[in-house]
Amino acid sequence: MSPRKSVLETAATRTRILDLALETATSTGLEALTIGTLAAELGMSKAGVIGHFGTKETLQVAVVETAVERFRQRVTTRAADAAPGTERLLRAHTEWFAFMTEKHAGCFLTAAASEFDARPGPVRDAILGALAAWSGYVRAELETATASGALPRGTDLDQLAFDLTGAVLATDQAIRVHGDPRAPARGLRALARLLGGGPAPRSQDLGHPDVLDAGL
Amino acid sequence: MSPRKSVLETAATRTRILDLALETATSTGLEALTIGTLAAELGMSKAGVIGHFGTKETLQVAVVETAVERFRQRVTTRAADAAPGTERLLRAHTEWFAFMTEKHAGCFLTAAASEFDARPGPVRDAILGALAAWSGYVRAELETATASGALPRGTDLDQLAFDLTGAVLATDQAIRVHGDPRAPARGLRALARLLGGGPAPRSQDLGHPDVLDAGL
DNA sequence: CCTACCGATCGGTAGG
DNA sequence: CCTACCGATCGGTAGG
Repeated sequence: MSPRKSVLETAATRTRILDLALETATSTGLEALTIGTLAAELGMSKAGVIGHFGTKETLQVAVVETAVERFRQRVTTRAADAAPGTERLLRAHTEWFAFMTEKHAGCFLTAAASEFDARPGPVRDAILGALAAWSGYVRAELETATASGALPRGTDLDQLAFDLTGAVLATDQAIRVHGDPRAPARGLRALARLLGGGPAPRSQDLGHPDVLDAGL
Repeated sequence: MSPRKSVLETAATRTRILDLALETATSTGLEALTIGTLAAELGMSKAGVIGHFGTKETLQVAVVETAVERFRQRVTTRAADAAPGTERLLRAHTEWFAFMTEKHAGCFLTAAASEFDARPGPVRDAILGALAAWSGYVRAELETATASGALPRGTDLDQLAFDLTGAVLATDQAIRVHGDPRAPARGLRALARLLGGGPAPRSQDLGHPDVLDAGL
């Protein structure tokens, strides 16, 4: 009774559409997606593309969900076997920065948040939900680190989370806007200063990517 | 011979257009600008609007130039009477954060850089030029601070500039995306730690906006 | 600065 | 998943 092969093919087509849509949206933005362009590049008709989603807005939400799932697989999952607390946070950010660099495209969700901050609706809600989930993840690890003594008692966790975000955003901008290959090393250096406990190291021994290889 | 009043009126109309265009682009983006919407909101025809610029792209460049000029007046100029080095940098960032907060809209140029990073052309060139000018400004003040001993010898100025950018971007995101009124205080706290020389302060005494009022 | 108009493209639908 | 089509809107121009 169930047209099995057809269902599988439909799912595969949907995946093809979302892969291309995410790639396009990563470089040009989520609002710049057009059904017509997607269809042409996929060798499909517009109706064939939009039929999977109904509306462009639903497609955009699906693209955000795809990006979130990919982030989970690439970052959160790989950091799961690191020790909870500062070690896991360093590991997660190391993975994240490598992820940004791979496609030379920075973080899609970060850019999407900037693009949709003044466009209320389900797309923005999905993006903000992803940011909130990440914030919760960071907050939980920071609390673990405080409880275990890896961070000093009385540490202002809101400020620390803010500073970690700053390191991520500076890394993202350096990659996206300036194409700077040293960006991940810079970002990890900032993170190490924030999470390492010691005073800020300020010597010039930057440029060796050992710190990057460690986590990969 | 010269139609003086007409010339003045033309310039005033151009200013009206650019004011509204900058406001619109600040909230929804520089690419989302449309001649038709601008014209309708100004009570003009589309031809009347585009006649001042020729093409939409030229209008976008003019919007960027308007934003740069406004940034200069609001930030750089006001910081000019502070002592060169860390003091001037703190003052400039204090003004900048206040500027971001006034319109509850963050920094237009920061958002525009993110929007146009994958759209080569004169608009992106104008935006990157503005970022480069700011980087040069920061770099010069950091070198002054190093020479005067306000920063330790051997400080990695590239890393420090990167970290300052992180504080700015985190502040901008907190304002734009989350509407967080504590963002400027958080940003200044990060800056004080980076530029103040002392170890990172981590007590929880945040929330009093005195540090903000100082520069205003 | 206007009216009137151009071709192109947008998201989306009808019907199969 | 297709062809064929819809109304709306896009940037821009002609002519005044």
